[in-house]
Amino acid sequence: MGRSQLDRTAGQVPPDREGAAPVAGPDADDTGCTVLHADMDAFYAAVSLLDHPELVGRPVVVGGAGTRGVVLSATYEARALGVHSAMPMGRARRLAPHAVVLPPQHGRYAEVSAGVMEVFRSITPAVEPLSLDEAFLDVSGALRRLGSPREIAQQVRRRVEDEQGVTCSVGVAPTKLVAKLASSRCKPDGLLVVPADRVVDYLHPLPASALWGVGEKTAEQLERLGLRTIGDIAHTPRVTLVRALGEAAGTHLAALSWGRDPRPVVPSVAEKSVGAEETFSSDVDDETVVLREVLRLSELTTARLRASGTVGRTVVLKVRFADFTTITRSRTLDERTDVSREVYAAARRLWEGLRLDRARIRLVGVRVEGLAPAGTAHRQMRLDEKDRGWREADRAADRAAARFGGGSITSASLLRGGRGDPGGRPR
DNA sequence: TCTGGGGTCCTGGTCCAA
DNA sequence: TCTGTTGGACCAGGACCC
Repeated sequence: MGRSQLDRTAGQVPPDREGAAPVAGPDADDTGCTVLHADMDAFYAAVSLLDHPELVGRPVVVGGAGTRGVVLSATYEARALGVHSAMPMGRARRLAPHAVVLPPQHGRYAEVSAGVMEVFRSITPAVEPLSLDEAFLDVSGALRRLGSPREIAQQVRRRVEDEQGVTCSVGVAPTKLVAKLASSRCKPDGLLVVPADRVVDYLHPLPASALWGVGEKTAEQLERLGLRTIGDIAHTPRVTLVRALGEAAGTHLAALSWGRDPRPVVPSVAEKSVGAEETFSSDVDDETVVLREVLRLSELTTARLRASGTVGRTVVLKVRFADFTTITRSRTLDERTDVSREVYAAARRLWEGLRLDRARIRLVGVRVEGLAPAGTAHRQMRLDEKDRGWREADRAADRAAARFGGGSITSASLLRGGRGDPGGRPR
């Protein structure tokens, strides 16, 4: 998508994508619209094309190559054929048999994302990343230096494309919710300003599912109440919404439906949990295989805890059975930890507590919650302290991984019957 | 059709102590 | 001593997001 489209859509709603009368035009008043939501267009696919320029213009799908993968991202040429993210790969292949399938390159995405976030931060320090490919920017402190919100949004788009080679769409509005909706409705490669005094006009014709927090289940609930648009929600008593959806969601939606969204742009949000999970390439009923995976995931999770300088207190084991039912079991430890053997021991006890008899397991996961900075979590040394060796072993593994690459040191039990184990080790 | 992986937040139940 | 209430911590599950 080139610069011509950037100019075409700048500051206006593309008429073919907006059913209602446009509430924003080229001369839309952007006074007070200091929240920008920048969303990269088909980010993972776009990054993959940077390394495969010969595929530009062709349908390309990024996703797992295994039998159980889903679509991570697809170019707009593939989307035109009905492919979308989170779709099972098998279905995507049927819809777009001639599409090129590329494996995910997570390291590359992180690299380009870091470059994009740098561009954002050079414009304003108030950048709140939501994921690798989108962020909120509060530009209220940059107006004098860089111009109006719309001019700043144009600079953001131009610089991201020039410096990182990928395009983004930017929503400009007085609040986060509206800015996010605006960016999603001017994709791809667009810019949309929703003036402060037109927010309600803009919101009310949109479907209820456009609201942040309304997914499939909530939309069904609302549908049962006859509520299909944001305007319908706005004209429903709050108590009715609370009765149907619960206190938090009901109150939240009632406010959002009138454009009330006081959440500020927060530059950094501390992580609350860290975890890893893995779907087996085929269902597993061998406890040894499951526990070997639980150990690997415990090591992966604690390595990430140590890398971020945090420790956690609650260990959560997640198990998904062959029929897709999913259960979790958790245990809060006496003290926070980042030691792989402690997390594994807790996860293993949770597994044993399930008392499963050759159940067919599709997925296992290990997560650690209740995080705190490692420095602030005081650790009580016990007389029977046995983990010192494990802690030092973890540190040594971290150093080896940093020097020789991840996985250079791992538990012996992960090597036994490891990669060559038929049906054993997950993908 | 057949459902990944990494997260956050909310709700409701249970237990325990004040 | 017993009973009822309340609130916090913990636990499990569900919905949602990208």
